[in-house]
Amino acid sequence: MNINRLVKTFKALGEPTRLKILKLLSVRPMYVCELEGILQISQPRISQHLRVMREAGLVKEKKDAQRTFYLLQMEFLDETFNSLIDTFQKDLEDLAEFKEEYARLKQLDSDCNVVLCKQGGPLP
Amino acid sequence: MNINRLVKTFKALGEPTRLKILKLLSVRPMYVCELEGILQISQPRISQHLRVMREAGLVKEKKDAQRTFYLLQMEFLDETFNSLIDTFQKDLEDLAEFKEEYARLKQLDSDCNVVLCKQGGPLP
DNA sequence: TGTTTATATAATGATAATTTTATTTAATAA
DNA sequence: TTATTAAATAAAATTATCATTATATAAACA
Repeated sequence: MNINRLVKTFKALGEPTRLKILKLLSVRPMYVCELEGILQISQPRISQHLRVMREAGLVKEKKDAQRTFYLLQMEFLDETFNSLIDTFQKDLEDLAEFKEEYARLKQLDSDCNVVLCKQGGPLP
Repeated sequence: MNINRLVKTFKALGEPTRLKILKLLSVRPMYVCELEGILQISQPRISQHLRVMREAGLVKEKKDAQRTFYLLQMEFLDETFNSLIDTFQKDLEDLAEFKEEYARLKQLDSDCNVVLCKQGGPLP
C-alpha cells in the first residue's frame, strides 16, 4: 500500500460537491454540461472537481465529439477500502513507510519509556 | 445518510500525518507523548490532528492522570464505508439531499436535453 | 468561413487547513 | 511550594484548496 495514494483518494472524497457529482454519476454516466445543468454550478468548477477525481482514479472520462462524459470507477473505491483495511491489519514492521517509526516504537517499548513520557509507566 | 458527515470523515482521513497516527494507534493505544516520540513531530501538531480525528469520531481519548491516551474507533470506519455504499445504492429520488437535483435530472431526461447540452443527443 | 457550443486550463481572489510559536491548565515530583 | 511534565488551546504565519473570471482549444453548425 501507499499512504500517498490513500490520502489522494480520501482528499478527493472529502468535499461535498465532489461527493454529489459522484452520486449523480452513480445514476448513469453524464456529460459535463448535464452535471452543470443538474447541480447548477459553473462549468469550470465542475471540470476542476472532475479533474481531481480523475487524478485520484474515482472517475474516467470518455470523449464523444466535442463533449466529454464521465463515468464512475467504483472498483477503485473497493481497492481503496481494501488497501486501508490491509494497512491496518499488517504488522507495522512490514510497512516500508513506517521503518523509522517502527524502530522508535520498539526502542520505546523495550527501554520502558526512556525517551519521552518520563512520568508514569506504560498504559493501564 | 448525511453528506456532511461523510465529508468530515474523509477529510479527517485525507491527511498523511493523521493516517500515520491512525496506523500507530492500530498497534496499540498510545499516549500523546508516545506519538510525539515515535513520529518526531511537535506536541501541538499531534494534539491538533487528534482533535480533528476525535471530532470525526475516528479516535477516542482517555484521561490517565496528567496524561491522555488515544485509541481507535474502528467501528466508525465501518459505519462510514457502509454509509457511502448505502448512498450509492439508494435511488437518487430517496435522498433528501438531492431533491432539487433529482427534479432537474428528471426534467433533463424527459425534455431530451432542452436546458443545456444543446448539441448532440443523449449518451451513446 | 465565421459563429456557436462544449470543455479544459490559467490566473486571480477568497477561504480554509496546517504548522509553528507562545501560552494555559493541571498533575506530579522535588 | 516551586519546578517539571503532559497536554490542550490560542495566535500568528504559511500553505493549500476552492470558486470565479477570463482565455484557449476544438468540434459542430449555419
